Amino acid sequence: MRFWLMKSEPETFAIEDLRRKKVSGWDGVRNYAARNFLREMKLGDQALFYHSSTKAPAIVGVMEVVREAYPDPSQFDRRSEYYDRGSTRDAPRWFQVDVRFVRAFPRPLTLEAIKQAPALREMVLLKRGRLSVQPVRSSEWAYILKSCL
DNA sequence: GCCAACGTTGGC
DNA sequence: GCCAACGTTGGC
Repeated sequence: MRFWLMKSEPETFAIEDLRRKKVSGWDGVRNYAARNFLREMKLGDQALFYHSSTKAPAIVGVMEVVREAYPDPSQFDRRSEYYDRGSTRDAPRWFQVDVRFVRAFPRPLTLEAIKQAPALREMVLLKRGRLSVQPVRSSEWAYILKSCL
C-alpha cells in the first residue's frame, strides 16, 4: 500500500465537505506530474488531506482511495472551470480517483510544524512547490499519524 | 528543441 | 495583494 498527500483549498473543498459526502471524486487536477501520481494510485492507498491557500495551511485528515483513476468528467463540461477543449473522450487528458473520508485529525499538523520536524525535512511538500498530488514516505506517514491523533 | 513570455500555485 | 517558484505555451 502506498501513501499520498493531496491538496485542496478549503474554500473550494474542505475535509468537512468530504466527511459529509463520505465519498467524492477528486477532480480538477490539471498538472501532468500530479495527474501521473493519480494514475499510480491503487485501491486501499491512503492519502493525507492538506488544506492549502489558507491562513494556516495544514494536514487535516486521512482519506482512502476507493476507485482507481478514471477520466475526470469536468474536462468535458463546457461550463466547468476545469473544462479543457483540447481533451477528447477517446484520449482524455485528465484523471481523477474517488476517495473516502477516513478521519479528521483532532490536532492538524500545520505547515509551520511540518517545517520544524526533522523527520519531515525531505517531504515532497517542502521540496517541490505547486504539486497538488504527491507521494509520502511510510516513515513520514507514521510520524504524521503519531503527531496528529 | 530552446527559451522567453506568460500563467498559476500557494505561502506570506 | 505580493511575489517566488515553477509549469506551459508558442515563436523561431
